[in-house]
Amino acid sequence: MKGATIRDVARRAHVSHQTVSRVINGHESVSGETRDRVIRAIRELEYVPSAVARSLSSQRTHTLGMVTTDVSDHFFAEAVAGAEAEARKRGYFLIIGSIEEGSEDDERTYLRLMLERRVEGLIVAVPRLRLAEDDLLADAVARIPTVLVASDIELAGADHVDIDNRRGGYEATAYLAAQKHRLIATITGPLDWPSARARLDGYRDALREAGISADRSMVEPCVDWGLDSGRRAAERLLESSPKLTAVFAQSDLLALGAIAALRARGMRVPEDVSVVGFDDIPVSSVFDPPLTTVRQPMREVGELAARLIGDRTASSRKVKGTRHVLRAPLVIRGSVARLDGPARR
Amino acid sequence: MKGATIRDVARRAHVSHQTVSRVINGHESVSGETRDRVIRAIRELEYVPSAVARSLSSQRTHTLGMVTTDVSDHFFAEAVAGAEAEARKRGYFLIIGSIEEGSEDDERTYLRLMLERRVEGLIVAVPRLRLAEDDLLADAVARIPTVLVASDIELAGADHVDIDNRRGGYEATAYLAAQKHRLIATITGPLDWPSARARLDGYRDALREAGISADRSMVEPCVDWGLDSGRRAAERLLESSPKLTAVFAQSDLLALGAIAALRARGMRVPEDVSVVGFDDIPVSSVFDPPLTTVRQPMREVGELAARLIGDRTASSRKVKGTRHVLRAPLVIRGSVARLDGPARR
DNA sequence: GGGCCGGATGTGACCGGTAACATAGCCCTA
DNA sequence: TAGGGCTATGTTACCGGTCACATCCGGCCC
Repeated sequence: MKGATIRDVARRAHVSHQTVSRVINGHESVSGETRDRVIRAIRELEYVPSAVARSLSSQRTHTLGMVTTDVSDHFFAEAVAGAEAEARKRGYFLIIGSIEEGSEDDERTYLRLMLERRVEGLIVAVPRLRLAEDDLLADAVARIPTVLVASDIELAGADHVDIDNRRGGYEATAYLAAQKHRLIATITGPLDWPSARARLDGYRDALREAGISADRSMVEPCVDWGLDSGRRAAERLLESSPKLTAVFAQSDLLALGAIAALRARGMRVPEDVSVVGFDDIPVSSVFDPPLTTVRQPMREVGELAARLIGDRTASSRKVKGTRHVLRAPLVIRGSVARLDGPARR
Repeated sequence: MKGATIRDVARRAHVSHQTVSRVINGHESVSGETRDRVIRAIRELEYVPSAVARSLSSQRTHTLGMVTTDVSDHFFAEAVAGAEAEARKRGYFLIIGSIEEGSEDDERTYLRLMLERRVEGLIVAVPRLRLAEDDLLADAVARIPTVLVASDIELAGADHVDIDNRRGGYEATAYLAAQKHRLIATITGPLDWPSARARLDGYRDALREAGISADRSMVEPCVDWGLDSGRRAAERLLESSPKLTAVFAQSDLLALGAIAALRARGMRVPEDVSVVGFDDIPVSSVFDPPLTTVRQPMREVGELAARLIGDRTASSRKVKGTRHVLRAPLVIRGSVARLDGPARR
């Protein structure tokens, strides 16, 4: 029972293994009586066909590989969930490689292992990709459909999926400017993340458009996207620019951390300082005040990535790589106040 | 270049395929000169060994399967991350099957597909498992090491990993009682989740111990674990028990939703009503007030599950199933006030 | 100098499926 | 009644590795 093979079943049902194969795959022309006998034998032997053998023989694995930054990050988890759902809808399994911060050669290892496993498509969602000019990634692209998520690497032949960070950053900042804010600071994520740089660009775009001169001291970069970083960044900002009236934080956690720091200094949000975040994590809507933020559709990013791969495998190869950018819309809630007239706290 | 096989490499290096295999696997006794030639051939042909063929031949897949409730749920994502990290440390890949709410026969499908893929271990993290008495799961257990996460199904031969929900619920409630609260309500998750029932049991344990009679109207079950449910549950509770002074919510999101509802009614937290949550999601610590909650070590749950499987495959089979329960410690922050004397709002 | 030993390498079977082709029996038609 | 075309089924090779075993060869020992 443990290792029944197709030939064991065949023997038991007094047919050839090929007939068993036909029954399993619902193929044409097997007489009803034979089919019944085979099915009974399968059940009696508790036969489970081997996808491994099938893959070897058919040269199809029905597997997609996804390499991501740590999945415990909510947004990458969303992307994985989206990719998994879409993959399954198309009959694929997803194997994941989640990269811990700090380890050296992980992307290479994973990429290699996935190629060995003959994945039929590859989703690489590692913002701080270190293998830009690496031959391994180019090699992967040459072999199988590959989608780069949230990466600014230009790789001929690969598809790219990202959200429109620059526009998101622009809209957040422009909204603050439209509420008459002039002293608008920003707390950024780590600037080696392309998304952080793009959001910063959007912030600058909006300032320029509003005729506000960009002040270096109003930009406070962080080493990660977390709460504590937001808190500390806000403290530094208050130190250097005590008169600021608005903050655009590049993640909701940064924003919430900043709000905590502001409150610790006795400032009210949004009455004294307005805050806009980025992400729209679930708690943002019930926070007090409800956080105005830019929504990242990460699940859709994952879905789209998987869909692109599916389409590629289905159709002809060798399509040129395409770039897909998803809107990240501003969600207006209650953490921004209108600054009317020359009001000051 | 696309599909170079071990024999192609052998031909190019003027050796037998077996010698190539030896080089790849770092086996004994290959002369330095031969090894170099083989390695050069591998590089020239861009040969990537096929894990599929290797698996078929060696009867090892180095793959673990994990079936979970939707990974976009933060806590399951944590568990996946933990399992993945631990699996990789032991040289395994993780393939995941994330079940969408609502679909009918998904667990069965996934289980079956994973068996077909000859996973060497199975982690099932589906609280509302519908295939309790199902032969398929029993079948899986008979074939490969299986770990059930957060499930109350008793399955001979399978290992179980869970957090101590009952004790967590007890500690949360006992803490409220120790702060002199007597009218302690609870907002529960869906009661078809074993964890929800266990937390409720813990709540009742604590009430009994404190000599507080359990009042049915103080228990408000929800259909999910989300914010809105918490909000609505709190509204219902205030309707039926306007004098309550404390609420134990079975998830942080439920707690935050409840706090939002309380505030909407003009009540302060913790001055008028104390609230304890469960989970310790990242924002809980910066919430205003910082949420007192019970921390769920889900990442460790995932790690432990993977470790148990690794140990099983390494050692002998047929060990009896073990049950591992991880402590969920109470994290005291600022959302609970001491009720001294006959204070009333 | 014959025999033994161990390192280096090759040969062929096998893992468990699928695919292409072969074959056998049957009905139908010219 | 031979030949064509089906249907139902079997035969054999093949996918790309690993494994067990065979072989070859040089050195060493008695």
